[in-house]
Amino acid sequence: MATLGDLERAVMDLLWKHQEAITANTLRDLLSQRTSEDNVESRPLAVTTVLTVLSRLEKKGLVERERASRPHRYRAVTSREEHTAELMLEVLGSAPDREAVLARFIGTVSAGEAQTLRELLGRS
Amino acid sequence: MATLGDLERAVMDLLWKHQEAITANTLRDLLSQRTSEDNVESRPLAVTTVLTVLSRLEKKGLVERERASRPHRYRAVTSREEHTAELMLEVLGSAPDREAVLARFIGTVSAGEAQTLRELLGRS
DNA sequence: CTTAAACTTCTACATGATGTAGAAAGTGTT
DNA sequence: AACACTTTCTACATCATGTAGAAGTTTAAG
Repeated sequence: MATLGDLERAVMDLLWKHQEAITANTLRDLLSQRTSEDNVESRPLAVTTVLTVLSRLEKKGLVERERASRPHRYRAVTSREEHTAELMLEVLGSAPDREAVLARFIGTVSAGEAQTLRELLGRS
Repeated sequence: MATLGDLERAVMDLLWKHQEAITANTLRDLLSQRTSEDNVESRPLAVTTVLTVLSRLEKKGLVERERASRPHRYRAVTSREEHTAELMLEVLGSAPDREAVLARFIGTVSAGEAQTLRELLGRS
């Protein structure tokens, strides 16, 4: 229940970037500009496509919409950091070897991040 | 490229549990016993099914096989902890807000684990 | 209030991943 | 050579996702 497709991901990234709730049309426009170096010019998405994706994201609990405003406005339910942290937790899982996994994990973060983590954890 | 299906997952769990490389047949037998409370009795998987899954896992780089021994023997390429830690890294991503994500993440682990983390990180 | 424009929901299809396994091909053994 | 066992090919069902037209609903004019 965790992984998002490319388009879903792109939509979430945009929603996370906007604190305000935005409409499907706005999203479609923003998505059009997102033509990375690789992508060689492709006609913009249909609004219905964006709407479909938004519905699916809503069903997944990642997005909520303001049905009140006429063109519905959508916003991310949780912040990007929150969502990512949750995902990490989900991956970490409830196995009995959580600490072993954490040990490996810690070994991979950069020195700077390790320092940040120390500060976050406070002195023992 | 991260998520595994249920069967793939079950196979990996078994391979991770066995330090020694094992055959597809052995795996099929082990998988048969894994009839959780919910699962109401279902005929065991065909060996070819297990082999197919193993091939896919091999292609994904999670499994390697000893082609030497006649019934090929399979083993996990990395340990479970290593794999999970890698997945967590992948989820954490290379975004600029890594630290923010880590902060959230740290906030969720248990006190005991936080202590473990402090020890792993060493004194500042 | 009647319509057309705008918006939302339904329905649909293509593609790729995964579960599942029979058919076909390969290999080692008497 | 013929058989038993193993591996590889081929195949299909299902589900998630990308994509969007068709149909239904709501709003804004006129």
